[in-house]
Amino acid sequence: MSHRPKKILNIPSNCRTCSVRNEALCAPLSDGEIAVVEHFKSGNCTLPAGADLYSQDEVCSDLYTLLDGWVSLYQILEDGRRQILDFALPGAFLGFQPNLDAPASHSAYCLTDIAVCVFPRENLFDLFRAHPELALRMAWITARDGAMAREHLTNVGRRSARERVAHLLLEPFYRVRRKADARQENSINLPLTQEHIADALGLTTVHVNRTLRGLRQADLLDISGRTLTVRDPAMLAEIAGFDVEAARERASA
Amino acid sequence: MSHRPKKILNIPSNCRTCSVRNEALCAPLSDGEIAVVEHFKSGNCTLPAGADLYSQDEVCSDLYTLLDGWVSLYQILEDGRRQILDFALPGAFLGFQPNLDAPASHSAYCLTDIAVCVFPRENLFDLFRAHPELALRMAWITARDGAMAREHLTNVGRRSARERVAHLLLEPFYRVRRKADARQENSINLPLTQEHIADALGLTTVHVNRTLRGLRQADLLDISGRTLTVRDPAMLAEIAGFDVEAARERASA
DNA sequence: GCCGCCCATTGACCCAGGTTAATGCCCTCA
DNA sequence: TGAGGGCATTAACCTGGGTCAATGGGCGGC
Repeated sequence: MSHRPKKILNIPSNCRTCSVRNEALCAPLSDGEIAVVEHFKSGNCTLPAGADLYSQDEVCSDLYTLLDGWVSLYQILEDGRRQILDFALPGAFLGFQPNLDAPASHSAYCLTDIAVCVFPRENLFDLFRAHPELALRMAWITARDGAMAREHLTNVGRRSARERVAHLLLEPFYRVRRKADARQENSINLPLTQEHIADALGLTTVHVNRTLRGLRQADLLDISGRTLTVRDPAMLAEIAGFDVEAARERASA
Repeated sequence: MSHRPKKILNIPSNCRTCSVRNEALCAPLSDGEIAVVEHFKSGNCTLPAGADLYSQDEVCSDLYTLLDGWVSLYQILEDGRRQILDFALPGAFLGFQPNLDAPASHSAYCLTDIAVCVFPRENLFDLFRAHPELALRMAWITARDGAMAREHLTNVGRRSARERVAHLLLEPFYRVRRKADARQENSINLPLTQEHIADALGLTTVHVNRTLRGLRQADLLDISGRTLTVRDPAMLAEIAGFDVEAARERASA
């Protein structure tokens, strides 16, 4: 189902100059303290688009900080129905769950080629015990991700297809815009197929297509190739019930 | 909208003999260490059914451990549509979010009369820093709650009404059965209206009613008054795609 | 013992979104 | 340059669940 060339590449990785230094788990550590993490980590690693970083029902031996690329987190039901839970962007911490010895509750799929920073599962809790700032940061990250999941639940449970699509697309739009220097660009690269959008929203691809057509014809947005262009952010936010301020807040620190 | 008689009652509260001593935030603390928490907490407090413990968009000054009763966590859209995110049972830790100074992302409603143990928001992070076990426990709890939210997302996004209802009802069924001594009982007290069920599942009350009728006529379960009787747990779990083992796992400390 | 409210229940009808199936584009690979 | 696979797009039709509206039961308040 998915190749897993999990080579530890030891890409030149200096934690102090890491591209996600200030948004990942280690953000609260000073340049001095970060040596601890640098010692703890196993190394860096890359995976090609289409691979699974880890899979549901499989005990995974590692945890990851996403350094580059997009990952989708999803659950599969016995009969193959799929629900995408979230899209992870660089800085995300992946694989943490209450019982690290238990099989994963979801899978992680590489939407693009990715690079991750790998932590061994073993002794993670010891690391946290020794460095309360990390445990606290872990709680913070986990709480943020939980809030996102609840936001998605509300989106899927209580909004119409048009509202859902608008909401879903605004999320990465603001997330990547805030990083990119190109703050004024109204286009972002969006490595999602309509099937991904459908599976994240509890819709079918056919209906996502119809809905996108509607939004395009209303001059609200456009998706062509892998590019999302948002033509009317304000109106879309209105439709979606999307809180731009809250999104900004979530992104901070 | 909701009365809030938040009297600190100082109900005789001895942390060592607390009814949720072993499942709440303080579970990892020894009887000796727990004095710290006993000193930190503001006191206990009760609220009547129908009150809001805290509300969306309001900065809340306290955090809570639910000692007794049922609470529903929900979000409201501008036009009044409601999504219930989770039902909290005794032992739950309520009100924690990434930024404690920000307004709450959801509301908490008392389905029954409740009792809570109250913590001041102030200095919570200092407490965690001083007691890494607590921060770790907080991360654990938050991760568990996040996993539940994702489970619900999959339920609402990808299952039919019948499957959703079965799934939703099995959850508290196993949660309260595992506490109650009455392990063999196939009935539990369920303080939910059909409207609550509908709002948790992204359905309407009318359709929940139809669906419950179907399940009753198939001799799978029965709800009468505030009592849920599960007649065929195995078949229901099959329908719902409900993993009894995973639920047991989640419940464990 | 009566009033009113909240909730459950049901029927009749409707529609948002699902299903099926066909077409076509673009890209990769041989 | 042609074959094939993945994805987008559309049309035609169907259905699960929504909407509207009416009925009734249980229960607390007076």
